[in-house]
Amino acid sequence: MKITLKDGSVKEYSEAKSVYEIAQDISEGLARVACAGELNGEVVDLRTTISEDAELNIITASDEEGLKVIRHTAAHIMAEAVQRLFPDAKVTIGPAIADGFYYDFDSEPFSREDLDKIEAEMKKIIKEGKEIKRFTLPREEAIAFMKEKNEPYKVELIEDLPEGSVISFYDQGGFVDLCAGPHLMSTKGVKAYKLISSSMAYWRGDSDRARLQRIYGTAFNKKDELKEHLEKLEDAKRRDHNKLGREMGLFTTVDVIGQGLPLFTHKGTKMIMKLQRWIEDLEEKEWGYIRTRTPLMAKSDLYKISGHWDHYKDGMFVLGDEEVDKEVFALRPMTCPFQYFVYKNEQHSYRDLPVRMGETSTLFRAEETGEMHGLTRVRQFTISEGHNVIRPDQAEEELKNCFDLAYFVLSTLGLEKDVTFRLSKWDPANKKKYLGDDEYWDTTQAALRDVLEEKGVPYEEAEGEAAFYGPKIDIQAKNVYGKEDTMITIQLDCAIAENFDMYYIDQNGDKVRPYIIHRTSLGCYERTLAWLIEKYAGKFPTWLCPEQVRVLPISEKYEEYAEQVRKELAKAGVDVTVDNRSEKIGFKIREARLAKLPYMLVVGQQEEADGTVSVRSRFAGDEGIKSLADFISQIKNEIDTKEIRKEIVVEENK
RNA sequence: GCCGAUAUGGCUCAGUUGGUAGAGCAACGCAUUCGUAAUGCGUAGGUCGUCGGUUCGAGUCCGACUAUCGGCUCCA
Repeated sequence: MKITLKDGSVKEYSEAKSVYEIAQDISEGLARVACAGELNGEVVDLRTTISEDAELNIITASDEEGLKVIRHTAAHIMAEAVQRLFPDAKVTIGPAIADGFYYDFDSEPFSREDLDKIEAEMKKIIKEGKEIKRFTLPREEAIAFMKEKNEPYKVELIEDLPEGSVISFYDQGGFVDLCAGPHLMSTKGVKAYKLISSSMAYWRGDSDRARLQRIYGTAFNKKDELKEHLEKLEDAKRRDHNKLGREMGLFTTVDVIGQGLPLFTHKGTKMIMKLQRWIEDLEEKEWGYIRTRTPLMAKSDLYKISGHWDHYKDGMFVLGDEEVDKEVFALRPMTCPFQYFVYKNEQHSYRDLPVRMGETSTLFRAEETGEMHGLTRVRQFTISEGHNVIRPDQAEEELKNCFDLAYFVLSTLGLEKDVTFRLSKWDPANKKKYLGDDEYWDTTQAALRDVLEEKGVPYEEAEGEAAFYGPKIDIQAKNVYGKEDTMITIQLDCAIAENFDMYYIDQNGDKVRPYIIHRTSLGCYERTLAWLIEKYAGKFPTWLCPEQVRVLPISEKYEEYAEQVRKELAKAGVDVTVDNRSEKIGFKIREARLAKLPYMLVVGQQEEADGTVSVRSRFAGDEGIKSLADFISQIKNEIDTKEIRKEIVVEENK
């Protein structure tokens, strides 16, 4: 018989072989290389015997699919362990996910001690080396089977499958789970695993339905891969902006001030100030933006026009009570209508467009108590907001401008490789949520797609992610734990001008509705700062550092010279301090290193005599003795060009 | 909003079966005046997140609230 493999190669055998034997053969006998097989496009057990010509796709442990199989098998083993230890626990679902797997149980909450016990029980099950066998039942029998086992969630899952379908199960020596597969042949195939955490989740993600206990775990092909992954998680914890940002003294929170309301210290403020000044100048001087400054609150009437009062009142901080007070205000959750009224303040000719309005805009959103997180999800934040009012014929070019500006900002910060692009579309199945008709959405979405295509960036399209008034290009980034947030958004809106009666005068003297682009260049400052902390693990590019240089006199005798150096640098616009405590130089260097400062200038007798500084940097270690003038021009250049100097790796004494 | 965990001096943490709080670092003082990742000695600092309860007595037990963390849900 002839076996055609996925890569097109053909193997010939004179006698019947199992999938597993063939896998061993093509992989030169590497045990456990095969996780599952697809025979003529159907998932099969590795024991399946092949006796005639067939197409075979072997899923191996080293590829992504194989890793999923290992993790999914680990999830089943965990489920068995949980039911051995907690017989009342009901199983629900347990898929493989990006970095591991989870399984949801209807059960009492699990403690860390419980997880350790479950992990130990898993070890036993793996040691027992139980065979995992696939079998199928017709739908009705499958339902009866799970009813018999008293697993109501499984029954519900099967009932949701269409009439007449055949349901597959996997049996690992007594423990049977509803599952599409594939799985490993034996429980002993899972060799490197770890239970990470437990938390709550809702049955089918619906908060009105049963509360389940989810256990997260991970599994890898090899032990050292697991070890590497766990070390990565530890490293992620060290970079976590919420921890590192507080440790470095960039921000803090105070219980009596409230959740989601971070306080920035002088260091955090300095960083945000630098970003803000840069963006404002950039937009105004190089990209043709005018600046606005509009109120942080408005009467409820404004939000009634914009539609927010009806749709998003729960998300706003409302000041006053409509039943009692004559005037009711709300803190603004967005800037759009405010800038629209700036536009409407004067009449515009078609020649004036685009009118690009930028504002460093503070917004307030009444996020629910459990939703706040560090600097990435807060109730008050400041965004590099802007609305560009354009003629319809300018849409394509202006969208590209917005994209280019955002991309320039990202690449200046060194973040352009860490993002993914998303075309956020409406949900045609839920048209009530949106303004406009099919044609409107087809046209606007196509316009954004053209921009992404022309810019040549990889992107994915996501339905149901659009704003109610139009589609968006979202630039997404992941935090150290892999959770994704929108950093930058560019939205095309051809609908809202109508609601606010915005117009311009065209060649014929007629009033015409403009289009509006809602956009941000850097996103919101809090979130961007969080991202920078995690990206650079606190070792920011020099221009962004709140303290760029620290002068370290060898002893108090050289304080005067140190002060002179400080003044010269400060005059050149460098953020510089002097450490004139009566400590030894080694101690001062250690502290400056731990504070992640880019530059230290050691000054003593020799430097004072020659008018020089001994430069030590995060980037190159000891950079040697330089004249003060040389160092100033070097660092000024680095700051002005926003250079991101490469770090050297130095062992840090902890 | 929901589930779970946590909350001790500026920071990191210890505090046995309830008997009125300890350490290291930091701060401050004194000495030292030092050449590239921790100089020595000393001093001060907390009523244990907040409020209430149980008890002769609570950091330690119970309850409520607040905040932080991990998730869920949500994210105009």
